[in-house]
Amino acid sequence: MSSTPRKRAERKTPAERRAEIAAAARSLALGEGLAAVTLRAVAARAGVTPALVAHYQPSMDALIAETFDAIVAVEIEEVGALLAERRDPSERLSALIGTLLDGSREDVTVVWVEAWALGRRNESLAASVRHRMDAWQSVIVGVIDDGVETGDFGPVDAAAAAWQLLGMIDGLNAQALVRWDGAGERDALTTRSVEGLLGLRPGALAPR
Amino acid sequence: MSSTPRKRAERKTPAERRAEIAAAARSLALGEGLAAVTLRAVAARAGVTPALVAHYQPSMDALIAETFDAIVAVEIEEVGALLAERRDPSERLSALIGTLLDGSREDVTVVWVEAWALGRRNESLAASVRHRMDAWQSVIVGVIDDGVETGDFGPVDAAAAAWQLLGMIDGLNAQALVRWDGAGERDALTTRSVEGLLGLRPGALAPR
DNA sequence: ATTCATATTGATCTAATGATCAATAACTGA
DNA sequence: TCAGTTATTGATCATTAGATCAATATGAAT
Repeated sequence: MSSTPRKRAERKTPAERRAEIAAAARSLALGEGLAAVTLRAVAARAGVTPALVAHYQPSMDALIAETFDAIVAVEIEEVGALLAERRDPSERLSALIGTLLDGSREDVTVVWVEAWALGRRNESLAASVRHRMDAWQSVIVGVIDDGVETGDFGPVDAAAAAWQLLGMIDGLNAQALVRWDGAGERDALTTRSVEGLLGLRPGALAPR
Repeated sequence: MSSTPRKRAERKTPAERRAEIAAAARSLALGEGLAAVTLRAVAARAGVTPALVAHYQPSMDALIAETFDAIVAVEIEEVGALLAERRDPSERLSALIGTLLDGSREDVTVVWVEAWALGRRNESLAASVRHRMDAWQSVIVGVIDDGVETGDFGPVDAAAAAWQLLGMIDGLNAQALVRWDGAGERDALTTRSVEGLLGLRPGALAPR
């Protein structure tokens, strides 16, 4: 271990520095997992002293919660944008399933799984997790409700169905984290399952 | 904190002591989570010295992996016994879904979630997780294959469908850990989803 | 009884963690 | 130019973690 000799960090606006520290924490979480977001690791990545990181945060628990929150906020925003491009309910639902299961967000999945675990010992994080799960569920409710109104989907309880779909997707992604093998037909099989869930005839959710 | 004055622990057979330590670790994991399985915590619960725990284990990583393994082995065994009582494929599948989603194994679910997270930093644990996921999948394959042969289920790829069902259930249970609210109709909705997954007509999986 | 193997322990080490605080230095406004 | 505010730091604590090892004591074998 050789520690690079450190110059005194340039003095910056609190807002700027705050943002840099937050960015360092996010980058660490996405690269190494939430458990790697420690006082010293964040400080090193941000190029400042541990004491400075502490100066900007009431506690590490809070920084970890904030980091989770920010990462998931971006995730939701991205998928939301994707959905906004489409009108047809079935297409939107297919797009949702497809993008969430395509494996391109493994780093975020790790963050989710670690948040579920760490949330049991970090109340701030647990609150953020609940909050962002609700946010995700709302997005899905929007898609399902839409289809129910147009009659494309059966007359299901959108709220309950959304929780169901969210749970299914989360589980499949967590599974893929550990056993990428068994994850071959996840998209197609999830589509079939959702057809059952929403009372659609087999094949109704066009895989396009 | 007052530490109870400790007598020297009775000298026991290695096998006996090993078993006691393993039991202490299991009890801790089920009660407080895998992260609570530390050298000192296990020693305290087993009524021995940390050094003795270390004496019986090459490393804590190994003990944690072993603990996870044992807990899940019991889980699989219990559900396996439940399945052995039934013959009809649909009934077996319903029983499987029902028992795994009834919330009576929240302690084991916590262990699973923590194992997914900790497995990223504990290779022994990761191996156990993969191993036990495979075991679970095998159990489910058994149920599905059965139904496919009798013609009760459609001609699906049992292996892939089993992974799918396992992922769905795991996700729903993890979700219930954090948001018990949204978990109202999980059994019924999962049943509908599985009907879609296996190419059954709605209602084919009798909820009895 | 004596010997011997080893279960069990106390003491201790090292490496992380989060946190605190007085001291320093850079910017800002007068 | 000077004073005041505060961003930034080095040093240091208190905890907690896993791990090691010489010393002790207990049971079994001779």
